[in-house]
Amino acid sequence: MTTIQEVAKQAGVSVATVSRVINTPGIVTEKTRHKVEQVIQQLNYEPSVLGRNLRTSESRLLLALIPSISNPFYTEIINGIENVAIEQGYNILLCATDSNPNREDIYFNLLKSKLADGIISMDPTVNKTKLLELASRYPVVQCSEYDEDGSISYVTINNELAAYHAVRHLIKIGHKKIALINSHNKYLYARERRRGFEKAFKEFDLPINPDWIYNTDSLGFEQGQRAMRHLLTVSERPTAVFAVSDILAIGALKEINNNKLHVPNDIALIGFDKISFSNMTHPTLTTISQPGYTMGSTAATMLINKIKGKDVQSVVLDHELIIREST
Amino acid sequence: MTTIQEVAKQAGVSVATVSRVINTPGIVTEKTRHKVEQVIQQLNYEPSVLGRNLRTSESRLLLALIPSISNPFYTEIINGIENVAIEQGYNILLCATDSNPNREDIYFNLLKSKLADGIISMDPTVNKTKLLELASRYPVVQCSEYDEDGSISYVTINNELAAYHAVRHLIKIGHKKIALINSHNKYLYARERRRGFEKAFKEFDLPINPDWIYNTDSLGFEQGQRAMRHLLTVSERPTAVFAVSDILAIGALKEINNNKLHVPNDIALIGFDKISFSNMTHPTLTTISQPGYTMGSTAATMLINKIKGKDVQSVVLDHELIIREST
DNA sequence: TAATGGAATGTAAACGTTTACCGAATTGCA
DNA sequence: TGCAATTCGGTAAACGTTTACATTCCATTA
Repeated sequence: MTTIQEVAKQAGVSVATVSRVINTPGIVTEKTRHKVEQVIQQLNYEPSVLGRNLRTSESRLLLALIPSISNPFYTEIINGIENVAIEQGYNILLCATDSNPNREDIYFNLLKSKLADGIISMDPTVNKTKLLELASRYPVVQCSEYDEDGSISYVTINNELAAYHAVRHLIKIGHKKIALINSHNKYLYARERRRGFEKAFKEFDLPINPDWIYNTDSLGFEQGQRAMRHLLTVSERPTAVFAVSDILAIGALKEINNNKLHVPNDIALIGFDKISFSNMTHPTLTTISQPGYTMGSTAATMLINKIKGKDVQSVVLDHELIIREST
Repeated sequence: MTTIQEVAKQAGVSVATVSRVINTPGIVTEKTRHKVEQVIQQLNYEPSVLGRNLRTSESRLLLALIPSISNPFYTEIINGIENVAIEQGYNILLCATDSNPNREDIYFNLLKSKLADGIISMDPTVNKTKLLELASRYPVVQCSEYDEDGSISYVTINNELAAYHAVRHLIKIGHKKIALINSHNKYLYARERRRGFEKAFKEFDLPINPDWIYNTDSLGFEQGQRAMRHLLTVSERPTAVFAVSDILAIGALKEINNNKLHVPNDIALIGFDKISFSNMTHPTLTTISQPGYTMGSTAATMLINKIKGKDVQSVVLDHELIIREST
């Protein structure tokens, strides 16, 4: 490792001058700058990020907290975050908690110990108390899932409205018996989407059969299958299903196929998230598209502003109904 | 931020003692240790990773280089890496290059500037020259894709044998006209899998029709569709298809379905990687399972050993043929 | 020519640790 | 009780930067 001292010595100037050449353009004489730059080239010197970080007490590292790396919903968001981050000279540390509180602690500690400058939480299973505590002392923004009491800024979509649009679409194409495969009600988005579901029923004066509402404890493929298996047994079988995630919907689709029923003729199906696989199924899946890339880039911009001490406003972005073959 | 000085002052000891309490268990008297620990609790002090890193000149950060975060093949590998890393007190920085050389440079620089201790490259599109140069000065291991001339240690599977097993399976269930949807021949694994494909044909004395071999330039769903669209037009239509990735296979499946053909009755289909979605299609996909988790954990162990200056051996792991509904 | 002022550069402290080295305190033993 | 041996703890340097402050240099002006 070449250090700034060696460069300084070699160039016959002080370390301060070398540092200035690197960090403060225009403050150093053309002639000296030239010499210094030449030596830097020659020794191919790179400033030690470690030293710099210690001195400036920032790490230029952003934490992105997701529940699991295998959930494709987050890939677009991450892309958005990453692009903004890199553009602004930050790197991102992708942290999958796998709903393990220990993992969460490890990542929170990175922030506390200044190894990271800020955190974007996208994990619905996050410990809200800890997150609030953290947010009171460090830069934190929430993306997608957020906290109702609103002290942490967030970027999200209007889940209630999105669910309402999904169900309204089903009603408009003639369905009256519509099931909801929801996740656990402890999640805010689950409660909001349920409200949207109910709102659409109310608006069209349709009765809701409680049998049509199924809650799963997670968003996996198997949970979708299980939910659908149940829904196929209820006395008044639904003719359409709204699942709050594409993976759940794909699970449901598999189960419908297994029972020799046809989508959309026997049962129409609509998902949520527009993950890339929703376009690869047969039939392709109608779904609600969240603006993943924009959510990510917005969240990253917000976080960086927060780090720089600016005030930031929470943002609610628009969703979009993507009508495909399954409805 | 509480610093080690404040703790020392509060506890009435020197900073050295505090540091020892934290880092060298058993070297400090029960009594002083107690007092120090108490103060640490009280001020809830956490050592600054920045300071420590500067002093020890290590960052305990590992880079995992993947082509794209949206490729589910890597999720299991990442899990394996992450678990080993955390267990050994390292964190991992997940780096998606998106085949952008600039990104690559940024990540390589993290290593050069000591912000990361080592790198696991899983990106087939990586610049081989740069990687070799990097590996000569820093800890690097390759996972899944590797360099033939062998100066960088790697963990991988036997691609030729795996492809051979896939094709042999198709031959054994009666197929003679088998197509190969391969990626670009510039990738080592593509050449190896092709060799395995040919080996099976040779062993069973079957002729290969060049029309049955289709090369794509990337591993996407659309490429799979396009490949299949082509294969359905060739004069001697194949009755089975071996695709070198599940996503390609899922694309092919979609195209077969679109043409009202049936899998496996009209065309049998086999993929590669056993991504989670290969189990969600209708029909479920026969595929070759790479031991992703083990590959990841092995690679991480190798890298950490390398960082610690130990010698490491390259590893070739076993694959497995997963027979499901598509064959 | 000498004084003045502003620009360019240098000096040294600081960031928060770890650790080699050394001195102080404690223990065990005669 | 006194001494050696051992253990424990303190002092201070080092890691590689950035930056406030001090100094030097040079050009300008009287």
